[in-house]
This record gives sequence, C-alpha cells and structure tokens, in this order.
Amino acid sequence: MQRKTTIKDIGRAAGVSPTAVSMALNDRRGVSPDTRRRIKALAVEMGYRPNYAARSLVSCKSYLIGFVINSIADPFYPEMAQKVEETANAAGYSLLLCNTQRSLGREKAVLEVLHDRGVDGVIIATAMADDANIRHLIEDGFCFVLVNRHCSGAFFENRIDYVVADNEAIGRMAIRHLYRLGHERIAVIAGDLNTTTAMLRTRAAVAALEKYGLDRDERWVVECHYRRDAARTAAVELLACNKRPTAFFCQDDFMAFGVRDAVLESGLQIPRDVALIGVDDVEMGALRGVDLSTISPRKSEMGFTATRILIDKMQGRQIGKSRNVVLTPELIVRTSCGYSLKGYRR
Amino acid sequence: MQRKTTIKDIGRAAGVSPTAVSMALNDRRGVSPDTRRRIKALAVEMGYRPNYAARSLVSCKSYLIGFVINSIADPFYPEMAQKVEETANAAGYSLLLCNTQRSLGREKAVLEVLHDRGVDGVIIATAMADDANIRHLIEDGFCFVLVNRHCSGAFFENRIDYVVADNEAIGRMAIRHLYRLGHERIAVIAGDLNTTTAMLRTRAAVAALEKYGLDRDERWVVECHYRRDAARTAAVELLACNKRPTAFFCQDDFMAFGVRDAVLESGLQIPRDVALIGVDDVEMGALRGVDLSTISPRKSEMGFTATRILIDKMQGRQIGKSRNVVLTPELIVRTSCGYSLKGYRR
DNA sequence: GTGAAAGCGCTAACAG
DNA sequence: CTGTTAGCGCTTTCAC
Repeated sequence: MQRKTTIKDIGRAAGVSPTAVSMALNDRRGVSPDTRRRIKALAVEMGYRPNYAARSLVSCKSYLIGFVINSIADPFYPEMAQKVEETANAAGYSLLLCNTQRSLGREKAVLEVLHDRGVDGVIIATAMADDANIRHLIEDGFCFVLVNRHCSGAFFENRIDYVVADNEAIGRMAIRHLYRLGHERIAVIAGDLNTTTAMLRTRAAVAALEKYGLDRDERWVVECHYRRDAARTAAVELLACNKRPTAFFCQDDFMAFGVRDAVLESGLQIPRDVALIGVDDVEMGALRGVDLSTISPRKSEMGFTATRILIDKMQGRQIGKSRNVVLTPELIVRTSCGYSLKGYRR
Repeated sequence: MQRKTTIKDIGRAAGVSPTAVSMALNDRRGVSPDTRRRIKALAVEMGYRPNYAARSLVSCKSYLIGFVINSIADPFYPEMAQKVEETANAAGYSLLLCNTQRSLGREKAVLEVLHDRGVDGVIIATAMADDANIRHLIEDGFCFVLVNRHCSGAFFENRIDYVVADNEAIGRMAIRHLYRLGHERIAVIAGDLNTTTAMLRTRAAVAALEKYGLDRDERWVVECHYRRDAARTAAVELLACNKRPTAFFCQDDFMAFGVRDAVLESGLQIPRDVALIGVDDVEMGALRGVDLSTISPRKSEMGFTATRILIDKMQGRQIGKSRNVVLTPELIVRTSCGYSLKGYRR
C-alpha cells in the first residue's frame, strides 16, 4: 500500500490545521461552512481515506464487531450471519467472523482476540447455559449480545441482553403437532442439554407429553448434542425396540436428517411409518423429496434484532436494564409428519 | 473496556524502558535473556494485552484479512469460509466477512472499506472475468488472491494469483458422464457467462458435445446466471418442447435444484425420464431422496490454498511471478443421472 | 545490551 | 471560529 494522503496533507493544502480538517470531515461544528466545503472538496480531490487504526487508537472505537458461532459451515448460521453482516455494515461496522468449533476453549481464545482487537461489541451464538466465558465478559463490562442461546442462573439475571426463540413454545408446538396427528409414542431427540435451547425445548416437550397423557418412556428422551450422527445412532436403537416410537421430535433439522437416515435405512417410510419434525428451518429441509416439517426460530430476525441491540449498546443508547427479546417461532408444515395425508385427528 | 496495562506500565514495573519491553515481548534480540524472562513474567502477571490499533498504526500491519463473497447465505460459500477462517486464524489473522450481494457496486464499496481498514490482504471469490475492481486493486498494488473465479484478458495475464477448479475439466466430465450413460440430447444450464467459471464450463461442454457428435440445438445452452429460479423457468420451457432434452448439465447445484423442481412438477421422474448433474457438491444434494450427482470443485481445498498463498504474499515470501493453482475436480456419482440403474453404455 | 526520542494518523482539549 | 499542543500505545531509529 502506497503513501496515503493524511489530514495533515489536506490541512497544508487548504492552509488550515489538521484539527480543522478532522472536524470538517467528521461533520462536527467548529469550522465555518465555507472552509468545511473547501476542505471536503480537497479531501475528495486528493483521494483522502481515513486511517481506521489511527482513529481507533485515539477514539477507542474500532467500528468492528465480532460474531462468534460454532462453525459457519453449519447451515444454521449462514442465514443469520448474512443478516448480521448486512445490518452491521449499514451502520458502518465491519464483521469479524469467529468459529469456535464447539469448543469452550476456542470460544475463550476467540473472545480474547476480539478483545485485543478492540472490537466495539460482540454477538455470541454459542453460549452455554452456564458459560464461564460469558461470565467473564460481564465482569469485564464488555459490550455483547447473546443470540440463539442465552445463559441462565442467578448470576446472569438482568445482566445480559439476548435475542432468542421462544424455546418452550418450540417444544410445545412440536409435541402438539404430533399429538394432534394422532401419535401416542413420541421420541424426543434433544440437543446439548447444557444449552438453554435444548433444556427449554426438552422441558416443554416433556410437559406437553404429560399434559396430553401420552405414553412416556424415559428412553424416549435422548440427548444427542445437536449431532446428526448421534441422532442417527439413537434412532437406529429406538426403531429396533418392539414398541418403537411412531414420531420423533428432533431439536434441530440436522438431527432430524440423522433420524431420517436411520428410518429410511431400516426400510420404514416417512411419514407413513414414522413422523418427523425438526427445528431451525434449514434450507435443506425444504427440498422436494425431503419435505421436513420444522419449526422456524426465525434466524434472520434473530440476527437483525441482536445486531440492532448491540449497535444501540455500543453507541451508548439503551442504558439501564437489559433487553431480552423472545421471538415467537413458526410451525412450518411440510409432509414429514403426514399432515397433508390425514390432517389433524384431534 | 477498562484501563489496560501498556508496555509503559510493564517497563515501569520492571525498571526498564518501554522499548525493552516491546523487544522482549516480540522476541527480538536486543535485550538480555534475563530481563526478557522478567519482562515476560511481569506481562503475564499484569495481564498485559497488546493493542492492535497502536501496533497497526506504526507497523502498517493489521493482521486482518478480508473475505469477499456474494453472500454467506449462499450454501456454496460457508464450507470455504470455514476453511479460510480456520487457516487465517492459525496464522494469527482475523477474518472480515464481506457480502457483495452479487453487486459490483457493493464489491467496490466493500473493497474500499477493507482498504481503509488497512487489511493486510483480501481473498475474493466474486471476481467477474473482466472486473474493474480487480483491475484497480492491481494498479494499487493491493495484496489479494482470487478464489473460485479468476479474471481473464491480457491485462490480468501474470498479474493475479488465483486458486480455481479446472472448469474446463468440469464441463468435459459432466458431458462425458451423460454421454456414456447414453444421452443424446443434453441441455447446458449455464451460470453467469461473465464469470470464468461459467465461460470455461460452457466452452468445454460444447466442445465435448461436438466431439461426441451429439445433437446440438443452440436453445439447449441457456444462461441462467447461477440463479435457481432462472434455471427452473428455463427447464420448464425446455421440457415443453416436443423434442426435449433427456439430460441437464447444470453449472451449479442450485440451478440443478431449480431444474429438478421443474422436472418433478411436470410429472417426469429423475433419473428415469431426465438425468441431472450439478456442480459444487453442496451438502443439500447429498440428502437421501435428492441424491444429486455433482462435480466437486473442492471448496475447502480452494479456501485453504488461497489463504495459504495470501499469507505467503502478505509476509513477503512468494515474490515474483504469480501463482495460479488449478484444482482437479471430482465427479461424485449419486443417482440423479441413473448410473446405478444402467451403468455406462459406452 | 539498554534507554531516549521521534513519530505513525488521528482527535480532544485547550488557547487565541 | 480557528490553530496549537498533547497524546493514544506501540515500534523504530539512534545514541550511549
């Protein structure tokens, strides 16, 4: 990169001080409209470009935000990331993408780098229900917003901002849908129970099963950590029982694909023999021939809202109590539960 | 963010100058092993964290790299992005994600921001065959590597580094596969012909059609700009002809999904009535019930190699002539072309 | 081997 | 309304 023109150069050319140039260019009062115009014209003419590093050093603002996710290769995140980037950009922020690979150690490392880089704020999608890294962020007074997952427990009460789906509603909706289609034996393929998403979905699902008076078997609730292969393995086992479940509530679409693999491999059909519902509304599920019914947590909206809240915080608005946004999820009925075949029975 | 400890603080605590601290911490000679140890211990103890902005200001290195893509929500990119981020990170760089939304105007804007931020280098996946923005980068002596697409024309000769798939091989492989399965009427659903990927795939495909002496009809080559809906529309039209194609070479998987929609909607079956092959090996295509045959450009490898080359360039190695890496693509046979049914005929 | 001094480009706090 | 001065945290000469 070549020698660039600085505000000093412009100042010299315009016969004013660097300060004047700075103020003129940043639209702050202190210079006459006339000089301002002259300076601005000169800046364009000389191809002036501000130096973010210098500005950041003195203003302690980097206009950088970090986005912390498990892996951008996981299809849950890209849609959200797209919206986050778009929203951040529109407000003059750039996005640092950070993959943690589901490791708390890497989450920690990533947050440290982000801190050192002087980001103005961070959006975190990987929080565990009790996450020491988040705890640390709070103690440091770091500016951040949780998205998708939040933290629970006394320590976090009123100290975090988050944007999440109504995970209990997700659990209820899933079970209700399957119940109304006539299912009596429903398996719950749960995510990582150290996350609020899986905890709440599971709790609500179990409560719903109870409420409807459906068959219960504790082997029918199995923690698969949001892993497709774990779900597949679990399903193989469940399907081998003589009293096998007739429906699976999978807490994300990828686990649903795992279960789907197991079902199809065992020669059974969806939805004739087994009903399947996922969560996330990943694009893959919408393909003809897959047609996975699912519950959308509204990923774009989560990303957008989280970013807006973060921007408010970073810019000093939104002081005082924490903002907790809970989005109402949306049931997306396709064919994997058999609704189109038989409709609701009850 | 609170008051942080600086090298000055450490210097004071250790009874040495800031200079000594800087040298000790950066493992540069000029300070005795003993003081070095003392300083390092003190740095840890006092929780010293370097300030990237300050360092960047003086060293003109930001350890930031930009990654320019159309949209992270497009499933072609995440896998590559993951690898890029991982590789960059391992070398101490952070990744700025930039979506252009397929707009050259936004590409330009994004590159300007990246420039202003003083990134050390940029990886660009959105280049058009003749891209004024890239041209500008070259003239500026900017450090960048193209990935996936490159630029062509005299101006760019030997002036760009790139990592791409062998797109002509992709075109040949696709047609050859369909030819050997016995197809006589093959449609080519082309991407944006202003990109090298689509240009080369199309050229090679047409040459292969000729070589095999297959039926040719210029309406069978249709430019769909890598858009799923455009491909769907084109397919609807082609399928309505009385002499319809029996096979489609779609230059990306998403256009293949568009064609697939059209085929299935019209009551035809895949692969019985129509064979379908895509390019990209997007995860969606691998789902049971979709089973799209495709050609993998090896996205992760592209991302990895491009990042490595960029790092070499940024660090001053790899001077002299430009590096052009062309990866051999891989044919992934699933069921959408009917290989498993009938095998090769010729 | 070590420290002092200068300065990267910018903004904030003054004095004129 | 303008200009001067100082300094953000760090690295890089250059003396000692």
